Parts: sequence; C-alpha cells; structure tokens
Amino acid sequence: MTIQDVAKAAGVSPMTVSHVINDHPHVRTETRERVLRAIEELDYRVNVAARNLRTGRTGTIGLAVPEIDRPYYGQLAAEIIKVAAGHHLRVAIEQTGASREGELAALALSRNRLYDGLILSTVGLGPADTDLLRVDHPVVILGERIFDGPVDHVAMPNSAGARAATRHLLERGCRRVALIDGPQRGEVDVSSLRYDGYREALDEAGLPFDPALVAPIEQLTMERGAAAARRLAGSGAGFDGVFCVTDTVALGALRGLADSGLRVPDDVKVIGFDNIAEGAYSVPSLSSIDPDHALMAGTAVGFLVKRMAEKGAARQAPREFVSPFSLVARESTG
Amino acid sequence: MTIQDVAKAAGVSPMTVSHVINDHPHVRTETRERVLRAIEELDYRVNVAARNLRTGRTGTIGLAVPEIDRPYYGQLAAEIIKVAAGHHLRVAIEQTGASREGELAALALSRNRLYDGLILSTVGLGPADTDLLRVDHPVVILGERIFDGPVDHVAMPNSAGARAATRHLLERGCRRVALIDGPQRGEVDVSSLRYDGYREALDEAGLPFDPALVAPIEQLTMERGAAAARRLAGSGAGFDGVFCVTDTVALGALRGLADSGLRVPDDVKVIGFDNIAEGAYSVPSLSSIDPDHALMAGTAVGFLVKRMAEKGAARQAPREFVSPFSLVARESTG
DNA sequence: GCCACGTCCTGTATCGTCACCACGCCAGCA
DNA sequence: TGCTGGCGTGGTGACGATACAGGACGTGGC
Repeated sequence: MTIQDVAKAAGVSPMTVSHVINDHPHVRTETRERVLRAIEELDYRVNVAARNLRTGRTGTIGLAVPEIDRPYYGQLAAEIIKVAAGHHLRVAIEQTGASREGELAALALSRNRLYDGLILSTVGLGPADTDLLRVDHPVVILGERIFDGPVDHVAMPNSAGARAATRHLLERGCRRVALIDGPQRGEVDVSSLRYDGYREALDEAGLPFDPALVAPIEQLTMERGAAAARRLAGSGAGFDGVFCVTDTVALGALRGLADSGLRVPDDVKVIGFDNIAEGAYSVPSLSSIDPDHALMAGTAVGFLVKRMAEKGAARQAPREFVSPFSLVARESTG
Repeated sequence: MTIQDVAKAAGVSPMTVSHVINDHPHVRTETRERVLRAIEELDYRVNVAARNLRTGRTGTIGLAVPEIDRPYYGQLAAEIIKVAAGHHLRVAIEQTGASREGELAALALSRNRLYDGLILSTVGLGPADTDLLRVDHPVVILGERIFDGPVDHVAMPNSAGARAATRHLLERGCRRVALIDGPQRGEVDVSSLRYDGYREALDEAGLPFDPALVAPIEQLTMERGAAAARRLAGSGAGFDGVFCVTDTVALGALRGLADSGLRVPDDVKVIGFDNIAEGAYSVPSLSSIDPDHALMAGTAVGFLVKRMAEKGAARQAPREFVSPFSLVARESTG
C-alpha cells in the first residue's frame, strides 16, 4: 500500500498523489478528488519513515526531564506537548534520572537525528560540559545549570523568586526562617541560586544567617522534604518559617511538620517555589512563587522552532529568557 | 556523513560497517576496530530515519493518556518509560485530553507506522468503537472502557478494589458512606465499575443505598473533588465516610472537607483509589487501594512487545490482565 | 588433489517518499 | 502567427540504511 498503488488506482503519477497529500497547489479539484477517493478506498497511510528520510525531518522533538512523575515536570510536559502540537510537532519524553549520563544519552539521541530538536532540562550537566552542547542541531536548555552556554536557555527567576519568598515570610512576621535546600552541585543550579536569594533577603532585612537553619537534602522529593522538616523540628534550632526549594519539597515539609506536632501557619509558616497544582489543594494550602509556566513552555518551544527553521549558516546568537513570576499567598503563610 | 563515508574511510564495504554498528558476528576484531576508529574520527551517527525505512520499525512506542500532568498518569508513564527502555524502546507521549477524538488521533498516528506499537489509555472510546481497534498493528488498551475487544487489555481491579475500599470504611465504623464518582459514560468505564464495587459492599453489609450520598463529578481532578466534598457537606445528607473514585479526587476532597470544617478522620473517613505517591504525604495521609503499578506497566509493555514480534499471520488471541491489589490504610481512615 | 564447510566480507537491490526540473497546454498579447 | 507565462502534471533520482545472495579464502578430511 504505497503512494504508487494510489497513483495507479487514481490514474495519476505518484507525484500528484504526493501533492494532494501535502496540500500543495497546482492540482485540479477534480484530480484531487479522484486521488482522495483512491486513498480512501485503498486505506492508504503515508509511511512516515520514508518521508522522514526524504525530508530530513521527523516531526518529533525530544523532551528530556529528570523524572516525569514529579508534578513539576508533569505539568511542564503537559504544557510543552500542547504548545508543540500547535506547531505540528510530537513530543517524545526521555527520563534522565537527574543524572549527567542520562542527559548525555538524550543529547546523543538527538544527534542521531531521531528528533528535530531537544528540550533538555539540565540537572546533572554543568558549566564544565558546555562543550558537549556545542552541537549543530537545535537544543534548548530548560533549567539553571548552564549560563552563557552555546545554546538557547529558558530559565526560572531563581534568585529573585527565592528572595521574594523569603521576604514574604519576613513580612508575615517570621524572624527565624529556615531553608530546606536541594543538592548544590555547582554555582548555577536551582538549589544554589535559590539559596542565594534566601541569603539576600536575610541580608536585606538585616537578619543574621544561621547555618543551623539550613537543611540540605539530596533529592527534591516529598519524602526528603518531610524528613528535613522533622530534622529541623527535632534539632531544637528554633524556627518560625521555612522556605522550601520546591513545592514538592514543601508539600513533604508540611507533612513532616505535622508529624512533629507543629502547626502551619500558627507555629511555622511555609512557602515553596513552582506553584504546582497540588499546592492549591493541600491542607493547609501552600504559598508559592509562581513562574509563568505556560510562557516558559511556549518560549522554549518557540526557541526550538526558530532554530529548526534556521539554515545551517545563518546561526543566531544564543537567546536567554528568564520567566517573570508572582507570589501566591495561601494558608501556609496566613 | 553516511555509512558510505565511513566505509570508504575504513576501506571496507558499507555492509561491514552496518555489521559492526549492529553487533553482528563474522567481523574480524581488527576490521571491527578499524571501522570503529573511522566512525569515531568522522563523528558518524546512524541516520535513524533511513534505518526505520529499511527495517520497517521505528524503535518507538506511543503512550496515549488523557493528561500527563495528572499524578496517576505521570507515575504510569514513568514506569512505562523505564520498562520500555529495557526493551530498547523509546516512548512518545500523546495527550488525548480524555476525548474520543484525541484517542482516535493517537490510533491514527500509530497506523501511520510512526510507532511500532501503541499503549492507549482509553476514556473516550467505548464498546461501540470496538471496530476501530481492529487494526493490524500492535495496540494494548490500558483502562476499562473496552472489554472483549479485539486487542490486548491491561485493567485495574476496579470493582473488587472499590468493594474493598468501601468495606474498609464500613469496618472502621462508618455507616453512611458517600461516593464521589466520576463521569459514567458507559457500562465499563472506571467510574461505573468502581460505583458497582461501592454498591456491592453496601449490599454485602446489608446497608441501604442512598442516592443523596453520591456526588458525581465531570472530571477526575482535585478541583472537582474539593467541590464535590463541599457539596456533600452542605447538602445535609449526613455522612461519616467517603470513597473517592481516584486518589486525585480524594486529595481534593480532603481539601473540601477541611473547607467545610469537617475533620478527617474524626468526623469523616476518606479513602481513594490508585495509591499515588502524593497520598502518603498529605495531611492527613490518604488510605487507598494500591494496584500493582509496576506489574501493570510491565505487563502492558510485555504484551506490546510480544505483539510486535508476531509474524503477520500467526496472530494470538487477545490477552487480558487484571492487576492484583492491596489496601493501604493510612491516617484518613484511622 | 579435490571437495565441503565456515568465516569474513562485498555488490546490488530495494524500502516509500518528495525535490527538482521538464513539459504540455492554454490564455493573453503584440 | 508566434511568444510569453502561469498552471497542472509527470519522470527521474536521490535520501541512507539493510536484506539477501554470494564470493574469496582458509582449513581439514579423504
């Protein structure tokens, strides 16, 4: 069942069938209809592989994220799939497991021309890997670990957001604000940047920084968030507010504080970062920093699409986009 | 940079390069190394499109789910991607938006030989669409809307699980158990089957069924779950337990009950279905029915892989698998 | 010396599509 | 009448890989 068969059945040349399929002009209405009828009758389907080979494009972009079952990435993926569909692009998802190797593997697949482009959410790759990104196919970095890299970059307002979050806790009357921070693996990862924002807000308010109020965790999961909160509560450090590096961690922290018999917001106020959907429905509901997810997804796909349209030579300079954000105050800082 | 260039550089035929790439035997170690060196030097990458065309396989399976940002589907996708990777398969995700059209679109893409197979989570397609599934390429249905269809099917233990959940509430002392139920669109969708289980458990316990205790919702979201719980609380129907059709709905319901000033589990006990990760960390933590997600994902991919290996003629009869389950009791039914 | 067999490698023929260019036709115009 | 130019259509030839058949060579048995 090839284009040839259709051509024969319709009494035209394969090229005419191709034109009909691809909505090219220069086909008489009558001919077009005859072709469409033949396609219908034979139940013909284009062979995407053959088309890919011929055109050099696959119509699919890759999206590499640490784990698709983390709410933030799920919500990100949903947005990106939606936006990509508007550009007639499909999205294949790779899970990198938050590891450098996983991220490199995704890059390799993209290099194999399996994808027309790649949106890579970096966690493991660092500035040292900048050269690995010097590739000749479209890549957009979504995340924070690489600045001034050779590729387009869509970033969160990490420091500014963290600063606003911490400031919000201070404005609500907190004086001893703890931080549940993620793994710091360089100078420009999420955790480090949000840590910076936290420090800045303290400085701004003229409050001292107390290392005993920082609880680092190795993974940005609810489980670790809960454990960190219990650790803080048990340490006797004394705190009346917590800024959590992500909402997922914050939801875990709410649980950990409940386990420790602390009431939110009466005893301790809590704020997160990302404004994932779940935060609006937790008990108490979670205050958070809300970057513009739709805008970020749209920008990332937009960058990629522009790159894909570029003719080899006329390469633009790498673009960078930092999302605006707002603060959503809910019960946890009430 | 084609296989020909590599062949020329290594002084062998393209076929020998192909053999090396694909780990075929009958290549002398020395030759193999020469080829590998040439590949390295030229930075050669196979062109996946060409390979796909020639072999007729793409190495990618499709996973069509309503929305990837719903925790259940995120966690499902994560499992499936992991299992598929073990079979050297990539996974492309389609969002069907829980609509019939979306599901048909995913089927169409699969028909275009874009995917080697498709795992389709049906919500919109019903028994009436059985014929549309009578396709000649591998499809596995994940979900409940089509029984006795012409394709493999991996299902949840819907009725049995719902019955166990309801019975659990009764055993904990509830006498007026409400149900927050999803949209019923036929006889074999998730909502209907779980509704059946709820009714069975009531009958078993000799308790009357009270329609005033059933709160139907149109979408299985936290938002709708919260609204339904508030509706129930405000209706004056009087209830001391709620079985929610999914955990996502149950998490919303916890929120709604809190809004209505009802305490869980003291005033009302709550149980969900799916055992999503978030349920372990909510306050209070959520009791749930726990199907074996990993087993379901493994089985679905396994079915698909077997189908993909089948030679056209020797088609096996459709298989069906219903996951076992266990009940996880947490604070919400404490 | 001859044949059979296994190993290692090669030549050729597609896979199904679309880009490119050519061509026939007709209207409009000088 | 002959020329131009746009429209509708077709012929040819890659795109880059692999399937298949088979050849060259070396080894061992008789």
